[in-house]
Amino acid sequence: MARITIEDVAARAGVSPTTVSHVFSGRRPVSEATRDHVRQVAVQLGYRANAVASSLRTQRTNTVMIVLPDLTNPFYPVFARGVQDTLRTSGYHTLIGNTDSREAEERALLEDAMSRRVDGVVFAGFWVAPDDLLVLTDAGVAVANLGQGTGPVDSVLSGDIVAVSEMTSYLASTYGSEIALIDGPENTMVAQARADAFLRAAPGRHEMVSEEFTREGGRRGMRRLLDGPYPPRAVFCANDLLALGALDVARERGLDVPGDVAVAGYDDIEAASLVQPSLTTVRNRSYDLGVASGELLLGRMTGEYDGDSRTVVVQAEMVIRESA
Amino acid sequence: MARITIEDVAARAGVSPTTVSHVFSGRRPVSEATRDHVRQVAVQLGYRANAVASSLRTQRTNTVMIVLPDLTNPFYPVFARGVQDTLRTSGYHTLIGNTDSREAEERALLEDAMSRRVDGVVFAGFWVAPDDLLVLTDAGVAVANLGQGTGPVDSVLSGDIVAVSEMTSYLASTYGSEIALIDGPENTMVAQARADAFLRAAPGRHEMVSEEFTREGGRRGMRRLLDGPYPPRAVFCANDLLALGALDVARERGLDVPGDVAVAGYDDIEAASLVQPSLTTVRNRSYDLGVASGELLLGRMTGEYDGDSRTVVVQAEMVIRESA
DNA sequence: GTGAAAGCGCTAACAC
DNA sequence: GTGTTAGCGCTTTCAC
Repeated sequence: MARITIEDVAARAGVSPTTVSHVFSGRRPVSEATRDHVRQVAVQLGYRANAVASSLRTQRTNTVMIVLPDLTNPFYPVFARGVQDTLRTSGYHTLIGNTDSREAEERALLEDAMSRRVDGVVFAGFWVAPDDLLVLTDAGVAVANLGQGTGPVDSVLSGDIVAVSEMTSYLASTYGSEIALIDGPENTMVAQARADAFLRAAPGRHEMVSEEFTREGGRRGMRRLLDGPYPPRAVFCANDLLALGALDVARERGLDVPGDVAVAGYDDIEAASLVQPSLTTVRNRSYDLGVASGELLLGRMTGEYDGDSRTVVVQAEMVIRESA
Repeated sequence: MARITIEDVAARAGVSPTTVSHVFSGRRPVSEATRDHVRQVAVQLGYRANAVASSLRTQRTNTVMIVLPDLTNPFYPVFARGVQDTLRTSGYHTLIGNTDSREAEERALLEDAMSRRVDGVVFAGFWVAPDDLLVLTDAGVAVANLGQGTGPVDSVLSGDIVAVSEMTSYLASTYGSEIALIDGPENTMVAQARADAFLRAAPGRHEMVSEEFTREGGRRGMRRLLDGPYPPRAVFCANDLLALGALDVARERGLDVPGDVAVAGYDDIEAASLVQPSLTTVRNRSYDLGVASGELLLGRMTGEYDGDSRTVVVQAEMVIRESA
């Protein structure tokens, strides 16, 4: 199990380690003869460059970390693939960490990212503010933040504010003012932003409940609303999983959707078009958001761009289906 | 941006680098006084251990790679979380690589895994045979293979053969012998295994088509079957995405499911219970499969287990819903 | 076109 | 309980 090193290859090929290194890196010309010979010897010996040693020396790991709430929420795998697909071709690998929407986990993962000396971080968190990501950029780590607004680090936005306003106005004009919001976890930046946009588009008094961004959370939220003093005519859910849960409850109580109560979601995950009634929602271009994040990172990591923080908006848009 | 090293901390704290190292690793007693002092200095200086250097020295990266076809297929994120959740607590991080069901990508990722000196690999591939994973174990890398049968490396099985037989028998007894199979990509191990089990449970002549494991693949497959010389009374799809595609085509042609044609899937992804009609399928305990893979790896990586290859079966079971 | 030597930042003998 | 030293396997000056 003694691993073959560059020295072994060099010795066997009758050249210096330097030359072997250059044969593989291509960072300096090597005569065709020696190049072929070295390659051959390397294969023969089963040599595989030790990326760890290389990283220690070059200070680059060719690794990016994606920090996200939960890989199991269908929005994120698609987003992650967007990131991976744009980085893969440049030789980057991706570490994926789940925070389960907890602040401590978000911070722990950022620590890990620093410690592991990743070249970049795509951050999709709920708690850590963009300002806190500056420790990364200060350490020379490229950062792309999936967030709600422009900030001190490169940001990718889905234009929540606009999209939420649009949907809210649509619901209000179609179903009247008795619209409620099932929002994400209290005090998180996303939830805050969506609530603000909601209230701005539908001024007045509205029932609002906060739940985890899960189907189960949607069930709880919907029950709270229906059992509350002001059962709503329409419910806007801050993501599709919440909306699926809301539909579960409507079904279980024999309520017609949208006849008795209308339901709208956010994200347009695949299930949105599959569920019965199909879900009116806001299409979040998750893959493209991932691609944009990857591109932002790539620009920084290659050194191609080195200026102020940039912002890319991949605008989300309404999709009217049956549920509202 | 000059990174703080262990030497900086040692100098500032008036101790040796060794002591600093031991304060953090805990691998040798350090007096409480110095321990606290060192910790304090480290925080003050913003020291973060360089995991790359540590890995080079210890020959452990605390990293595991998960090789899977496509993170976007809902089966895999859940599986991946099973793996991640069982490894995270032991300090492991996970690299996730997509192969897009291509052999070349599978092999490339295995090369990367070797080169990056990951401690373990969870392999969910279609092409690379278990025997080819021995290069990893030979190099001291722990391996868990999500496969169809017992092999030379640790395996996690979902009991396809049994589950497919069961479902096939059910379809045959309910809808007669005109059952067809929409299978996965030709020549892949999964597809082969499922086809074998299918034919064994329903002897005779059956239409079988091979498609990519996607919803679009399901559409193509269903069209081929319906437009073929022997339109089937029931269609068994080798995964749920294929089945969703098959339902799309049935709907688009105005066929009643299961009245005109019955459809069954495999995996029981979330969408299976959401789609209309809800999908009869085989429930693959994806999360538990992930957990089992993680545990297998952990046993090897901690050195707790060092014997012959083991096999864990997380048996899949039928779920009868509306579509068949 | 090629080589010698230093060093990236840790940890683990080995010493005391 | 603590320190000295060597070395993990690369890449990169600097030299020829």
